[in-house]
Amino acid sequence: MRLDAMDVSLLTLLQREGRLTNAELAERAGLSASACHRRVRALEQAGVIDGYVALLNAEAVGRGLTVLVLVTLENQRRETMQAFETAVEQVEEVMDCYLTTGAEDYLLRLMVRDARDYERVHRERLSGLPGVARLVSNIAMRKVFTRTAMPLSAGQAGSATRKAGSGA
Amino acid sequence: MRLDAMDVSLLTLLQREGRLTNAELAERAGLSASACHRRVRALEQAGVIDGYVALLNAEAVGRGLTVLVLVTLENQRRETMQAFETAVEQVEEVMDCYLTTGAEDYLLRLMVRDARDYERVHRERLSGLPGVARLVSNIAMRKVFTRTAMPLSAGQAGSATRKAGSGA
DNA sequence: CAAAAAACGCAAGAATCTTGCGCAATATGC
DNA sequence: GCATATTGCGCAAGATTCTTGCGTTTTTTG
Repeated sequence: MRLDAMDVSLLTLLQREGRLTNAELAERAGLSASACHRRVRALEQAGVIDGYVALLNAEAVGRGLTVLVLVTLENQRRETMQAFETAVEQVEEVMDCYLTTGAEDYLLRLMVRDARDYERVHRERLSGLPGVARLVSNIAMRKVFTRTAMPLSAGQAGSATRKAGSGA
Repeated sequence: MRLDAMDVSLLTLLQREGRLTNAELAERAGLSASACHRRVRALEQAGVIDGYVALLNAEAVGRGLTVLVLVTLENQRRETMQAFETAVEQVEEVMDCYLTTGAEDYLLRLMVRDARDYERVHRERLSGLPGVARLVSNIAMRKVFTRTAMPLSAGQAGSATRKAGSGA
């Protein structure tokens, strides 16, 4: 889907405030409510907007500590990797998992309560994951910043053409 | 703020579908619309809910490639770190920045179009950041999974007691 | 165990969404 | 270069949803 300047405005606003009312969104973007509504629906149906979520305060829900874990597998056979990936997704403290280039195989981002909680997760969950040869844990001493909003520019297109509609 | 089982239900639902109507949310949680509405507002005002955002399809907006960069500074003087942190936040391709334990100082997560685009960002943006001694780039060959929703359990409390109300 | 506090559901007025319609702007074909 | 098709726009009104006052029920507290 090709995005014009108005789409970029709408997406930029919704990336910051996903619960703007359609009327408010329209006004800020300088568009009528009906046109705005139709554009947003089109962006949702084209899969440009993947969904809407509430972001919680990590401290407030007892997950104030982020830990970044580098994982090295015993080998890189397809079955080994598949088994690891399936198992790691079951660990609810793991927020993201990337297969990476470099010396290690995977990078995980975990959110836990505190160091003591991480010790528990490491012992009860991570160390038992299949195929793991080595785990290197890097504690995030401080979150310098985190974003969910991607900066956009008009004219750029991708390959998404599905008809999804998850969190609308 | 102390969360009971109903709060956990509401937060769990809103973490997945942040744009549920109040009526729908209430029904799924087994609560009247008015009580539901009041609880959500309280969670927002207590800062448990930080805000609501639209999540975009990274491919569709031309940011299909994630790169994880380990940064080592020349030294760890306060001014060096401060200068780096201020500058790195200006680089719009950088989504997260953590100050970490371990051999390196910072971990960055970038979202870019492709390898060619990353080469440009590396050359024009990252290599010029103040205080940087070494950059180790790990390309995410594949996103195994990513989540924004944290699993919750009742009774847990944190330290958030502010009266924020950003993206509501 | 009684009083106080907190939370609930109902219901109605206010706000918002959603769509049909006619018009304007842009794209297409000759 | 111009006629025509296509796309997108704004208006307006019926349908939906939000939001809050109120009386009742449940939970907490002394």
